[in-house]
Amino acid sequence: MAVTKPAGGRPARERVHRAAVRLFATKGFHGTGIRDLAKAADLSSASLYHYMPTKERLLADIMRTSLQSLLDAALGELDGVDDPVERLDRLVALHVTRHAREPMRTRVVDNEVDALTPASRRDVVGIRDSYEKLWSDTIDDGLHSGVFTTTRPATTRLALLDMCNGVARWFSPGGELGRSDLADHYADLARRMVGAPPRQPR
Amino acid sequence: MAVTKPAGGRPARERVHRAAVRLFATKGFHGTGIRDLAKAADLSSASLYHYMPTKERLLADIMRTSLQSLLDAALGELDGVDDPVERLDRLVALHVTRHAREPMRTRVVDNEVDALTPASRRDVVGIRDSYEKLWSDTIDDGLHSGVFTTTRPATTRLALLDMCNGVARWFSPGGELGRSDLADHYADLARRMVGAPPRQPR
DNA sequence: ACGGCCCGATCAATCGATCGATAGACCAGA
DNA sequence: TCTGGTCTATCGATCGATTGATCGGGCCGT
Repeated sequence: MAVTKPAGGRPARERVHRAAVRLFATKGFHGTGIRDLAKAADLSSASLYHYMPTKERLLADIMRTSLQSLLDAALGELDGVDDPVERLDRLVALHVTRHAREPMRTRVVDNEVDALTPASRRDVVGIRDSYEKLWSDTIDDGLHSGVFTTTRPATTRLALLDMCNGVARWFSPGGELGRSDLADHYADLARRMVGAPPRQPR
Repeated sequence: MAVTKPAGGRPARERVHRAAVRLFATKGFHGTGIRDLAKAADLSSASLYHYMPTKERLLADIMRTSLQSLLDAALGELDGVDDPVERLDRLVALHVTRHAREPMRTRVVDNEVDALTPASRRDVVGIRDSYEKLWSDTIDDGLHSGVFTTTRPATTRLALLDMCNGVARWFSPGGELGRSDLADHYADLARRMVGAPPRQPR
């Protein structure tokens, strides 16, 4: 009596979002039809439109909230932390952990930017730029204070971000490497790349 | 009299391939219609099929030949080179230079793998695996001979490849950084990541 | 009897792909 | 030099299927 239908257990709106993330990540935005989406969310394709104005807006919402939450988390993580090395450690750990915990969502954010309409794209890219500026500033700080040694900080930042983004492409939760070990290892790699001293020189 | 039509200058088959690479890279495989493709190649959508059996096979051909040429070039580059540090330098330089010279083609190879049919995918992934094995073997060699110091070589290899792949996402030929400077910088980064000594300790 | 959910049916548009046909280049035999 | 045949390249028209999206109406708890 509590449940009227053996639907999906979760509320429909959540099912739609989850299904969209999964399908957009695996088949791409243009490769996913609304009928695929409806089937995966256990709804009719008509009912789908009670939970989204448009397929493109659904994508934009997913990307926008996902990126905003990453930016918020990063701001919280860096709050009050001044040491550039510590800041870099935290940025890498947060970024890698997120990408490992939600590889699907991240893949959508990273790969489907140009499926957005110009208006949506402006919003999304704006948030992404704010986030990446945290990395730029951190690297610049480290250089100015002398703890980082790297020529071409702009290129190094891009290399760092690409390296960390890649995690979402191959990480599998069942693998031999846990999320926190992964984050540690990537923090080490990042320190090496910018020329910062290693964690435990022991 | 020499030219019967003011078509595209280049032979039609080449126009089709170039247009496909450009469109698949910017709008994605599923985001590109054969009418878009026909317009970009200055042909009718019917004539298109004189130069490709199928849209998917066109994609598969592009990816297969592109990857095969990268693998061949890498084998040539490594031929007779035993020192793991030198091998890593060459792998990184080749990879980065290619990604900078043909970012479109590379983006297609890196992003459209799951638009392929299972049969095509097997071929493509097979070549890619052979190529990546060159990286694995190089890293293992460096570890065994003691010139590399890195825990988790498998993860480090993935980080290296993701970092180098990223170049195709942002490199622009008109930028401040030339291709060979870029390759040098990435080789430095790679050495740092695996713990190899820097190039010119001066 | 009203409002939140939900659906079958269907829309116009576009999809990838195929059709028969045309125009020109090239060659063989008369 | 003409003629007929073959081959390649190209096209407009169109195929059935699928696309994203809409509409009117039904169910059900309140």
